[in-house]
Amino acid sequence: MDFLTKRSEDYSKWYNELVVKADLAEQSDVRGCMVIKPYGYAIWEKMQRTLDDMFKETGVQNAYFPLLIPKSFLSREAEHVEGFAKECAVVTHYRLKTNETHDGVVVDPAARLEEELIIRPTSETIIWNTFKNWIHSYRDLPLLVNQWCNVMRWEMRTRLFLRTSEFLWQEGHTAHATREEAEQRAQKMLKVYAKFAEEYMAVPVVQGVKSETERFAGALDTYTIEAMMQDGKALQSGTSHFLGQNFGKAFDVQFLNKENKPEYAWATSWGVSTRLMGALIMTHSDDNGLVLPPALAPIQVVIIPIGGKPEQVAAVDAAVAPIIEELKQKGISVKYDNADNKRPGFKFADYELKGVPVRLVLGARDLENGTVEVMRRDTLEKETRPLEGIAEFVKNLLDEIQQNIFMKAKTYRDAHIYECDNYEEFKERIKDGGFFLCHWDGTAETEAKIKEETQATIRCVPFGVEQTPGVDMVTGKPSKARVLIARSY
RNA sequence: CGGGGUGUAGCGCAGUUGGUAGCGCACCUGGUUUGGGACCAGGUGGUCGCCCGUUCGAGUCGGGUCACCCCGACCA
Repeated sequence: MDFLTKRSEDYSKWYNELVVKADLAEQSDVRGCMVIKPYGYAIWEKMQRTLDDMFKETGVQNAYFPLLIPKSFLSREAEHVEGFAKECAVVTHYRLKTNETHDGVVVDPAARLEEELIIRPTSETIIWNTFKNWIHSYRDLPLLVNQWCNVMRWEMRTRLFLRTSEFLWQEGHTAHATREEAEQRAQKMLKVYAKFAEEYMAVPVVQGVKSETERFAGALDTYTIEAMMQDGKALQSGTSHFLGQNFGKAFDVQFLNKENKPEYAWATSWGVSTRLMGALIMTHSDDNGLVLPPALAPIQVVIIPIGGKPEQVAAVDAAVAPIIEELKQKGISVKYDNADNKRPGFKFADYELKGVPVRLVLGARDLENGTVEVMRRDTLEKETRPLEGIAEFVKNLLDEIQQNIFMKAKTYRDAHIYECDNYEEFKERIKDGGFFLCHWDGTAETEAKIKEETQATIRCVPFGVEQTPGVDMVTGKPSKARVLIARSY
């Protein structure tokens, strides 16, 4: 077992402490909710902007829909309501009043709502209720909208970023004239997510399709990207659903086709959430703290001066000014930290904890020699370079770090993906984590048995894996394909 | 909702057979420091989760209650 999996018993605690110490987020006093701190939010903002641009390149536009959903909307699609009913927060009243002892407030029983409102757990229902008014002709299609918002799901147990009662996300909702077009859109958005995860977050993902039991409530197909965390568990990092005509029919969204015949619209929805922050942290971090991919780091380069006397710092101030300017011109975000209330050693440790990819250090020694010390966060390697041409060197180094942490994560993940055909062996090995490619007979019974006996679930039927028929490792019945099985968050 | 645990300063904790509140970190002031998480000196900060009881006296004992955390069921 390697050192990261060895830590798995304390992984949860380690993760939680890291999130707090690195200044990303903290538990709110409000049950199950999270406060995202400015540094954490800065990373999320960069994710948002990048994803938003990628969506727009595929023709998607942003919009915004209400937070509150009438209860009756939610129950229009039978499977959908069943999937979410257990975790909905409900607004029942619209007014408070002073209590009898005049030292507090109580809910005014006279202000009961005729129809309760649900705080959105997801917005399919209210959006399709609106789409009904927007869609009349095949010329109105496809309709491609996305919203950035918060949603609430009353979870029993919560963990910072990975599962909180309220979370931030984007949810894309599209309407199409044909089944094929909707299916293609669902798959296209999955590709966008996979590209974002791998190229920006440097998190390798397995793409695939969910089994029937793991599907989104109301979907015909759910596509997913699954990432492996350092303890060998899977994290569902993004999903894209082909919803068929379920919502079109439930909300009576019909359009006239070219033949002047009415048809129900075809739907997709797709989302990623602040859970991606969890994926980012749990994929790259080490014992010194966070390791951020340069593409998403709010601070890409930090410069720290050495020397306590004001004139020493002033000399460094002057020397770094042109370098800062040059780095900025190359589009690199730089922080020059010459604060006098923290010693250099503290700053070194602190910026490592926060995952800043590159650190430059300058002291009197360097000013004399025309050099600078460069440290890269991913490997913690230090080297002294000439000051001349340092901006160009840093730019290349950032690219190299981005590549390196992706390759490191991919190598780690690939080393923990196993094929397994023996259930007894599987039951033993799954305890150490990892992804298992196993034959499955396609029944929900087998799936449930595996889950009950091992806590592992079928994450997806992966794409791009060469499939040969075999026999189910549990029942011995024929199997068409290998599926990805893992314990998950 | 089951099983376990914890509530004492902003955070982390100690508090003996019941005797009136303490340590570390952080914070403030002054000084010396500054190439890997500085040191010295001084200082600010608490109706011990809440209620009731036992007692001359409760952080400590008893009963109740609330909150939070961990392990399950649920889940992006």
